[in-house]
Amino acid sequence: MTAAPAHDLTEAVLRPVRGHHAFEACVEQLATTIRLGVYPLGSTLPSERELAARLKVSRATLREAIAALRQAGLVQTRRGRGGGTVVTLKPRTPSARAAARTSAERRRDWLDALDFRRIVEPGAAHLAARAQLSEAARAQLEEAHRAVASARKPAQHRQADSRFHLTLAALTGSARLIEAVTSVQATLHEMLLAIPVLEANIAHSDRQHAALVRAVLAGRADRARTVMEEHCDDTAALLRGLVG
Amino acid sequence: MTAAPAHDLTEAVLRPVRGHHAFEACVEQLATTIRLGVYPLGSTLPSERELAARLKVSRATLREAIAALRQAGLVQTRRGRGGGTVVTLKPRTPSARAAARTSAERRRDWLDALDFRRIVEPGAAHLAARAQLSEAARAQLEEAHRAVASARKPAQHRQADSRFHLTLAALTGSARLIEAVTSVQATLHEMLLAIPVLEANIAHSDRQHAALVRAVLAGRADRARTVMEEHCDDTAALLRGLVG
DNA sequence: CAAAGTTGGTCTGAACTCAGACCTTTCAGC
DNA sequence: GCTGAAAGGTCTGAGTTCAGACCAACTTTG
Repeated sequence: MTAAPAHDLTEAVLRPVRGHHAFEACVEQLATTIRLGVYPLGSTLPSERELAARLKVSRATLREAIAALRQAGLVQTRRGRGGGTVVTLKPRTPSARAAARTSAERRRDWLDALDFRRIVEPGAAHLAARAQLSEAARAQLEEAHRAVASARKPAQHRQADSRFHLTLAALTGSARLIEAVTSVQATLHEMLLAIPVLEANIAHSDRQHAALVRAVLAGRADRARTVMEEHCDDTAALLRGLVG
Repeated sequence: MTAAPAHDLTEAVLRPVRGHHAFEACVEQLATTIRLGVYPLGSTLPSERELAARLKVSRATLREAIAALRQAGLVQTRRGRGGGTVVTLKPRTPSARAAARTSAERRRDWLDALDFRRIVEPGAAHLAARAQLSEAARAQLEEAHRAVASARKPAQHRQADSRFHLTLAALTGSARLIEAVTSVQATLHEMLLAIPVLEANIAHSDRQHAALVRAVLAGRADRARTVMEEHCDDTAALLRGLVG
């Protein structure tokens, strides 16, 4: 009955209606897509016309974004039929870099991503395990797992790991969930580039992936969620010390 | 090692970089904020200059959005000191309306929202229960619960319910989580306007709210999550039948 | 080898968005 | 009553974004 606005809520709810300009958003999304390995080294992006339609952006704007990627060395472009924009970025080898130079706001966002991740990724695992997965879907998950388990170099492992998590989210078929996991993985990727990777961490992570795949394929939803929660917790513990 | 893009992933990941124009996005966000009861009937919105800053939008664009709201009868505007934009929308009484006239795409989005909700809201409950809640925060949650429990008319109950769920999310302090819950609640609100409300449903829902508040305040995270899951499941069962 | 088709490259005019300055109205406080 | 402050109302010029048409390069196919 109060005529006063719900004070603290308004602060939380009235968020920027959109982050940046369309051009910047395109650069960011495409760069993320490439860095997470959705388009691996050597693969060709969709044509400009199709990409523009997918991103709901004019071709002019999209082209500016691609030009920026080209300048940054992530892609190369060839004209003519059979041409297109090809990914040339070699996945960066993770290494200890200036994590100290991150702003306070960035740190808040990083910690926020860890909290959010612990909700959405276990949720995705739970949902995927409950779903009726087609044969193709099951194979896709196993393939993604195989890729991450067999990756040798840290940089490849990093990309394969992102793709594994994205694949799992994609299995749920939920657009919102996929977007949430993508956003979280992008931030995670950023953080992981700033720390040294230990063999032991990777081995541990791989065991969790394997358990996760088993649980999902067996339809054991609660088990899948628990495993993913532990997986998130372990990664988070590693990262929190860094940015804490 | 494959040079082909992760086919099904790209479909899922390359989403529109932003939904609509800034103007439309403002209208939508403000209308949602008002309809969900963050700004109740009779309350005054922040000044145009402040709102524009919050939404990261120019004042010109914001003013267009407000003009649209005014035209739609949601708000009224008075000039001069002490003036401002006041909410005039009386919360709509939920009623059975043309749920049949919804497009296939909209239905997909509705069902998606229900799935996503079952992940993020229980996650929010879990996180809130684990957090060290300040006295103010605890009081805020209890107040929001009291409001929803004591609401008499269905329309008021609907708004209070939204605010309760948003308040819980706000307690976690996670920007991404708050945004997720806001988005989900907005869609839910839309759906609930299309179905008749039963007294029994409301009573049942209120019991779940009470159990939820107890669990959160007691720091019983798993319990809080379970209760919220049941709450989401019950609402979803009600709605799924409708949108088939 | 020529034609057709697909792709990136370029240009244009309209619409949208922005930042900021300035005006007008209204109320609170002296 | 003045006066100042706070709010909405108005205007302008620059920057961004858009849709669409058209050009140029290159490959595939007949």
